[in-house]
Amino acid sequence: MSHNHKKCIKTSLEFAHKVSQDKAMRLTPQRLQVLKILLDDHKALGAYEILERLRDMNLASQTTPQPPTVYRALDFLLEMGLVHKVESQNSYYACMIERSADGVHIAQAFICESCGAVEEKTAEASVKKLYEKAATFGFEVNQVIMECRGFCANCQKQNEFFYE
Amino acid sequence: MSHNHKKCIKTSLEFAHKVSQDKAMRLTPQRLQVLKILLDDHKALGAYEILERLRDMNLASQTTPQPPTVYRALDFLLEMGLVHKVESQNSYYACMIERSADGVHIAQAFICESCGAVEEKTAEASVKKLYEKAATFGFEVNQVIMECRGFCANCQKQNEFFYE
DNA sequence: ATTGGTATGTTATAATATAACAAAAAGAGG
DNA sequence: CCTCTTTTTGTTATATTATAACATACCAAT
Repeated sequence: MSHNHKKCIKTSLEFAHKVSQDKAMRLTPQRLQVLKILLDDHKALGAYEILERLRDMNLASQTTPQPPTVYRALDFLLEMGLVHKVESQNSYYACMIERSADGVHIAQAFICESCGAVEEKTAEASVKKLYEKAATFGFEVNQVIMECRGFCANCQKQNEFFYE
Repeated sequence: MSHNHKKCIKTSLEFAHKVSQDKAMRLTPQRLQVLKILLDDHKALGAYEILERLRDMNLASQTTPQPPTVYRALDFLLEMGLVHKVESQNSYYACMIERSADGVHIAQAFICESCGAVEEKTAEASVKKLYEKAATFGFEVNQVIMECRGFCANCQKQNEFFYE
């Protein structure tokens, strides 16, 4: 899965700035810092992993970031649709789907249990089905969570010897 | 959603006994107790809620159940496919889908954010699609999580006055 | 400048889950 | 029945994830 990662980060950041302007919400330095940490690779990180990196980045500062700092930034980024949570492992990753500025989409995450990489897809067709199914018993949908755990192509290759 | 709840519990318990015999796994009194707590209503309960109820049920006993007791029972019941976890709220509910003795199916949970009720459906068609999608980029699926959060028909009715 | 909302810093603690090890109980084989 | 092995349970402590509560600082619009 080779892609131009620098460009992909740049695009995401530009999008993030645009969305926050459109929505009149403030993408403050701290929030931006957390987003950048998550953009650094296509992996989901736990809140305390993010905290560690945040601390590493702010050694010069007078203050040491604390858990609420991370959770607040994550709340903001989740709200903006810039980050998604992997509910099945309490971790967070930057949204990489190209999307319009209204922003929030339903993510379908494919999480590699070996390397932690997250491949993200949109799930429009499946979500439509789900809404239809919900309607049959009068259920009003607020949020859809779709996660798929397994092994990415890369890790399968690396572990071929297990099956030889 | 009226149904014969006693019968539904009875069926589930019979099924549980059968499955554990088929798989040569032990549905011990403790595990059964946890299953019964979850069968008591069609709600997802947190591990510590289960613990409380377990304690209430065992006041006479010399020992007071501790968290590992609950988590061990849950691990067993999850493994057997008798219980599912709601990943988006760290809670657990008894599987109510009629199923063959090979047991494990992919659950699609519709969770009411007002009353906590869980409506469970099978998700075969969606899961098939998901596998196909995964195959397109060489992803090997181990586990699928599909959760739908919102309001059940009943709670919508009760809250109609909000919208008047 | 004052004020009202938003964001941050800080401390403490709640809620969820597991590690580690000892003791007891249950099945397997003689 | 007895012994060995495996599985289950009891117990204590602690790890991990997340939030409450309150004080302070910042920012933007009058």
